[in-house]
Amino acid sequence: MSRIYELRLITRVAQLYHVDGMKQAEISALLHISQATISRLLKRAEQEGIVRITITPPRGTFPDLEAGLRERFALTEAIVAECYEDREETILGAIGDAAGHYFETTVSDGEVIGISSWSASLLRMVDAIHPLKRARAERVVQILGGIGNPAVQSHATQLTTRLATLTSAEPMLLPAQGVAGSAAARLVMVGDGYVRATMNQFRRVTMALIGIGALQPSVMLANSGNTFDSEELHDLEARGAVGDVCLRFFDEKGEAVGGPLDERVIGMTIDELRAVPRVVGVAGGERKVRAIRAALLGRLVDVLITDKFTAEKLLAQPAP
Amino acid sequence: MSRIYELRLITRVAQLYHVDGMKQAEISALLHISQATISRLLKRAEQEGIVRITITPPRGTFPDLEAGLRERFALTEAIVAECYEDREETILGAIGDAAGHYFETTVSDGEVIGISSWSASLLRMVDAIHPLKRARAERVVQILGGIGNPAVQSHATQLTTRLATLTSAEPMLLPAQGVAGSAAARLVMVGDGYVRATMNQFRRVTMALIGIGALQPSVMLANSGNTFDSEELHDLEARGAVGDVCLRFFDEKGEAVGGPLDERVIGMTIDELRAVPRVVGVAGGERKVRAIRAALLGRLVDVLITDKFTAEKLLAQPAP
DNA sequence: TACATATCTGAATATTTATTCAGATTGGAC
DNA sequence: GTCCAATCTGAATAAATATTCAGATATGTA
Repeated sequence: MSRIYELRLITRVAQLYHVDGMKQAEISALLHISQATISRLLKRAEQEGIVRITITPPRGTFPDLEAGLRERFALTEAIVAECYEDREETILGAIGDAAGHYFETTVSDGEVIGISSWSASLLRMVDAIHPLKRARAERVVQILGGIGNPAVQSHATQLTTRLATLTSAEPMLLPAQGVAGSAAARLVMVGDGYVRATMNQFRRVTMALIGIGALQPSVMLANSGNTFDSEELHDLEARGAVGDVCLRFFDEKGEAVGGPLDERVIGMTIDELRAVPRVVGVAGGERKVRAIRAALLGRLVDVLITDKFTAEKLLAQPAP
Repeated sequence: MSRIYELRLITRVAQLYHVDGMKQAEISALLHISQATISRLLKRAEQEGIVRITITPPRGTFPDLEAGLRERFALTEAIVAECYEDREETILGAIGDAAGHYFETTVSDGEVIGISSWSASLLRMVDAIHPLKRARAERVVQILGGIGNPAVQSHATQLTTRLATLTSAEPMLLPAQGVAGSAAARLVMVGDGYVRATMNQFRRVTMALIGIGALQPSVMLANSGNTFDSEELHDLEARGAVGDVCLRFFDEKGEAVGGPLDERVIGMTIDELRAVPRVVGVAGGERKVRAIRAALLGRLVDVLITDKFTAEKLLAQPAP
């Protein structure tokens, strides 16, 4: 009989709580109703639809795209950055800044950070990070060999050392090529004490920062010399490769294609990467969409940081 | 530089909290941000207008009228009941039910309840109260003499005894007329042991339930014989009286008019009423609007229970 | 009617959230 | 550059809120 009175009471309590900002205990005293009941009435207020909470995303944020990415690809987190034109250079700036902010606000004390080399996105990210936030990482581990053409070499090494400086962490470089000339040459390099020491840290990495590469190497990577001849690329393509992380190639489904090249790469393997608690992929751009989608399908990353154009493209194709 | 990233983060946190129903500690773990910061971000979300809370009053509730009454007349609480037609009988039913529900849900253990007699509203209220809620009042005190014409007598006494039964409280009746024939007659009655015992409880009353009367007596009151002749009524009118509570008359501003009649009434005085922590007035109807407004202006009640027609009329006239 | 089951309450308490605090950092003012 | 006030952070903790519990009461069922 008293449903309408109850609804009135719920409405009144909701107003006092949400609009007037009163504490439940104050409302309890004012209305002569126990605090427990006030709490229950407030819960009812939401169930009855008397109180509704609306979230208005600010311009330049894309919760729907992010939710779409998280759901479609089972991501822990997706960050979609605003971006004014669909050009590679513009996108790099956008996702670099976004990744920098993500890193700053979510790195915890004592983390062991793994960072790939030869990634323009990561380079932009590190540029965007402010010097010294209060969080101090334990160490920054380079997870892909960084030696190459001296003209672009500095990029690879600086990525690790600058990030280490910014986080007051110990840098652990991987003084070796990304791709050795042969499996035998790789074994020689891996025999080096510094290289071994760094590689021994791989399993301690708590957060890995990686780019995602298309099969066609980026300009930077091509310039570095850590690349493959057209025969090798054709071989990879023939075996279904569509992209790579840390020069480990995977197919349309994100599954490793393996092959002889794997024996020449000095860096984290895909299995080692999967063992890292938080893998953050930073990538965007028309050229890379196919590779990124594959990496997501293969669950190679937990967190994706990208731009709105790439996000739309990743979601445009119906779920497999 | 990072305002947009912060807004994105705030939006994300707000979604996880308000939409997905996650705890701050869970969000903290998911996003690698401390719980303290999550709490601060949620506060910012409201300040920034990203999260908005809307209250939709159900049909048949009148938060605006209630707020208007509370503000205009400095009431602790106002309850406006839905009512389908502006007729006295219909209104009585509406406010009686509403008052019954109010009483049931807000009476606490151990209260001393004062209740006036000769009020049709209170009669309806008591009829609406369900037998025995778990709250048990200590006692129910009749605060206005209830003896009169035997034909309607039962109403007055039953009001007290029924309410006492419903609340498992001890009834304390006031076995005297509401209006004695003379000041001397009143003194005789007040000398009675029972009468004194009950009147001694007046200052212990924690909640008083009262009707509000227009100058022109109601049918029930007129029938009871506890009333005045036209000469007395004219005298009251001449002195500005517009209504009464417990047969204590007040003017347009709610101030007591006093006079010889006061010496003949057996019941709580206005000063005694003002000393009661919670005075609940139950009244409505065209005929009484002027009296109710005056009682409110005089701060004679803390809580008003009325109907939507009366509420609108009380608010229609601009604030004094 | 009697019984079992589902609901309801307030007090006590567990859980969750907001704030205080101390330590750093930032951004001016000079 | 150097200093100072303002701001920011996470850990600890105070405060607020939700839930458990026990006791009663409604409600449905035989």
